[in-house]
Amino acid sequence: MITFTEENYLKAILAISLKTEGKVSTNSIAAEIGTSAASVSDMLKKLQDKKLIKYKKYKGVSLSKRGAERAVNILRKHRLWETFLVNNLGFNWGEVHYLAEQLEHIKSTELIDKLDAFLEYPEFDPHGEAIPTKDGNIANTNTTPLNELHKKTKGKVMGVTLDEKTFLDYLTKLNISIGTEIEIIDIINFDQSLSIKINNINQHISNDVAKHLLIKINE
Amino acid sequence: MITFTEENYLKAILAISLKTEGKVSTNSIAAEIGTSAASVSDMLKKLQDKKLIKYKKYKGVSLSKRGAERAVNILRKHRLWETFLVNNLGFNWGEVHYLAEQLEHIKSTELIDKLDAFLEYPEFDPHGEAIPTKDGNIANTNTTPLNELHKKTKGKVMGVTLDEKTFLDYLTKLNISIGTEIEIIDIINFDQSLSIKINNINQHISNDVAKHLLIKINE
DNA sequence: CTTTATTTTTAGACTTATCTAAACTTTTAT
DNA sequence: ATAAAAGTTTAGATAAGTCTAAAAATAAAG
Repeated sequence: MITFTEENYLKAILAISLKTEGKVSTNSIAAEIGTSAASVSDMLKKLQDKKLIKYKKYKGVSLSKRGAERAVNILRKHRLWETFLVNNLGFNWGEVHYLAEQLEHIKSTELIDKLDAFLEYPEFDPHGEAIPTKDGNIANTNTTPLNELHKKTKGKVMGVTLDEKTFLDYLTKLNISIGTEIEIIDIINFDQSLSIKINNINQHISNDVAKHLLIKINE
Repeated sequence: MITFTEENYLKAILAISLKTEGKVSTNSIAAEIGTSAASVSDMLKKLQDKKLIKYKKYKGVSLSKRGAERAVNILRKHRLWETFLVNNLGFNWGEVHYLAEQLEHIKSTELIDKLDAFLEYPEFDPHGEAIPTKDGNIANTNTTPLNELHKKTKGKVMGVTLDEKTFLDYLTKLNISIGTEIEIIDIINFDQSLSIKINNINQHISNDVAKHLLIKINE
């Protein structure tokens, strides 16, 4: 049996692996989970005993095959529940993270498979993140942050990489959501801010906002 | 903060209160939860400190106002989730108890209220049990176990009081579900078994089966 | 109305996950 | 290349929930 807490550690290690290179450090896990490095050290020993991670003292950690399977499965549950909360219960995409953190620990493959079917096998969650399939595949979205694209590029918003309510509220105000078509009109040299066109209306956003918008370039 | 475990104790105390008279005993709670009487004693002290129960050593226990509110709320969550699992995800009514035991501990009134709305404010769960409302009211079903009724009585199945898979499977085979109209044709003196008519077809069931079927008598 | 049986509580121990403080490695910088 | 800084691990404690075994209280029976 794998506990609630162990699942959270695996999830944290996966999350860090996806956004950084190489081995995952004790401190980064502590920061991700919001606990002390000492607690992380203790838990790493336990996870290694259960063969869920590969761990050498002072040298950082990576997920084992079994551990990665578990972590991806938790991610799958998280993102399916988020999809349900937004699509069916009418939550805003900024509100669902905390709830999905609870729901992702419900133990039952049958439940999550039936939820998947009920939602009609969605490929992406409300934030645009790929939902892992039952057998652990994660679709490659092939997206680029908006601030790395050139002038005149046209594309579609596929996801966001920041979950803050103020950010998501601002996007709503700008009429930006998953699927919105965007064209870059101009990039200001001074501060790298962007003039963009949405639904034929010109808008101006900071580089900091653009950084967190994932775009799929139109063919 | 009230823990997962404390919630289970409150739920157990409520469940026993509903099916027996007077104070709830330590042993009955231990049996309901599947733990030792010693553990129950320990927990009762804790619940009293939190003013969730009224407890006098050796004299049994009852829920306080606050405790009853909590317990009813857990019941509400349990039954709403069961309704969702059966109505929307396609589970059989016998399979959902274990899942609902996990889901009932998800902490969020907003979630459960939105689930309630999504389900269109159901009054009864798939087993026919009343779903407490947001403010804690439990509808009175006014039902009688089938084995306590007289010959010639006509009524409708409103619920079952046994959750065993073999029992529920047998009901399916008999074409009995919530809402089924039933007429008592005869009661056999020898073993109190019953001849009943369902959809114009005569069937014969044991007293033990009838005992677990809750009937609302037709006016 | 005592003795026996049952129920309940206490005592002491164990496990899991956490913490702080101290010790130990590794990395960085002069 | 060695001292300081940063990062990591150990040691020892704590709290929650559980257990077994023993003690205490209540209920039942003769």
